[in-house]
Amino acid sequence: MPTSVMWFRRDLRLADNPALVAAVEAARDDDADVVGLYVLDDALWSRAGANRLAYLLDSLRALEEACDGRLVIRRGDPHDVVPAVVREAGAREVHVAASHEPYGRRRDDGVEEALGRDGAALVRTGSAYAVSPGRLLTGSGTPYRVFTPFRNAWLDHGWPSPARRPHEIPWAALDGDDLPDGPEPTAHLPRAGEEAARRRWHDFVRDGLAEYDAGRDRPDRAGTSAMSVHLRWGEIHPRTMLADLAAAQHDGAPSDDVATFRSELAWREFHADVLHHRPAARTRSVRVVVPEDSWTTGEQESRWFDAWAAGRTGYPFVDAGMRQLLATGWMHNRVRMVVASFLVKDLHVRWQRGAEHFMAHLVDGDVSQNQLNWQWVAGSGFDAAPYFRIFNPVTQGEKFDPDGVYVRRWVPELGDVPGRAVHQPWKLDAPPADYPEPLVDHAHERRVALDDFQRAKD
DNA sequence: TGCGGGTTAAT
DNA sequence: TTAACCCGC
Repeated sequence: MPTSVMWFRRDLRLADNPALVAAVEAARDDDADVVGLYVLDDALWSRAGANRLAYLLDSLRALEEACDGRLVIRRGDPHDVVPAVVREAGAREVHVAASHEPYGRRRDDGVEEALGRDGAALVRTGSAYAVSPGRLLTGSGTPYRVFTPFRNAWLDHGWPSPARRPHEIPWAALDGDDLPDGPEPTAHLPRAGEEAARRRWHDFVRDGLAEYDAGRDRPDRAGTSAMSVHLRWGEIHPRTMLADLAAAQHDGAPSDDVATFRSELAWREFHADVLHHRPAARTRSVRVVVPEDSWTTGEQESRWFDAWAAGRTGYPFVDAGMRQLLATGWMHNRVRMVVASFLVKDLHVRWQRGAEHFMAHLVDGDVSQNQLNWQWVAGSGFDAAPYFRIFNPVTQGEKFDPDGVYVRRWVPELGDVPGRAVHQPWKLDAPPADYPEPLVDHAHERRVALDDFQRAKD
């Protein structure tokens, strides 16, 4: 008789999580079976773009395999599905496998109530973060609002070492729904699953880590770890990565590069922590920094937004990024900052619209990371970039794509423009006829944005 | 992860 | 004259 349900939520991993492994071991000691459950939430299904869904399905297939083909997949609302599966299995407890969706606490609580009525307990088994969101508080007992003190507390706090995946998990079989046929992806997606995540991570630690500090800002090279998608779908745990970073440093990896990478993981945990304490930040600005009438409206908003989303703003670095997103479901971090700044500060469109577009297309799209990084760029977050820091799409391109390689890769109309001249096609003697003129004048819109910012302070 | 205006120092 | 650097918004 199965007595334990492993409810896999955002974190699909089986290995490395000490609490999850302990729960599996305990079930085995009790001579109990383990039901592995994944609820394919219809709400997610209807909103996500093709590439995102295709990746999720690939990741689920890999998980199914890791569960010896016994993963129970059910479609529907977790509030209904989880209690129903518990009843069928006759389970006493449900382990939420490293869930901890910081913005989903209330939803979990609803499931908890439903489980209580069915005589089963919900047990939080670990977290998808090295330090669970909500755990760290300032000396005065308030949540952290500033990144640097958060990171210091996070480093001081430390985290458990990864555990080893248990052998021979006694999976129980229950009927599940077949995985639906996903939409055809429009992009060449990264390989999904724990094995692929580990391989990518080890390649990066071996070949990329020592260049990380300088290389991560160069979209024309493969300088980032590209681990975001694996972290998002729980195919690797940040604790595993932190342990490997420490080992790499011990083996001689440059400490600056290791520190920078660790700091990026800390940003991820900071954003999850902020959203845990302020779930409203998912849709609302934490601080209002410009007056309500600053935003572009009506037909012009639609036209400008559509040009941005399609990668036809006439600013090559921006357009390259937006087209990379459409083509691959991913965009280089440096370029994400530049395109986001362009939408909010040059086109004066609310960050929420951009965040929604990103969530629909990014295979690594994660609500806490996406919404709060947008708020960081928009200057509306707690520890955000100052509003007057407005990215210049031309100089950013010239600085981080100095030879124009990245632009030419994603904007074929500019394929014949050599070198860095590609960042300002309007200055060419004969600009390519099929590439748009700049949608707006950056210098002008920058002044408009700064005036709006000033008005809010008056 | 900006920019403009100022200072400074090398030429 | 210029570029590197610093400062405040």
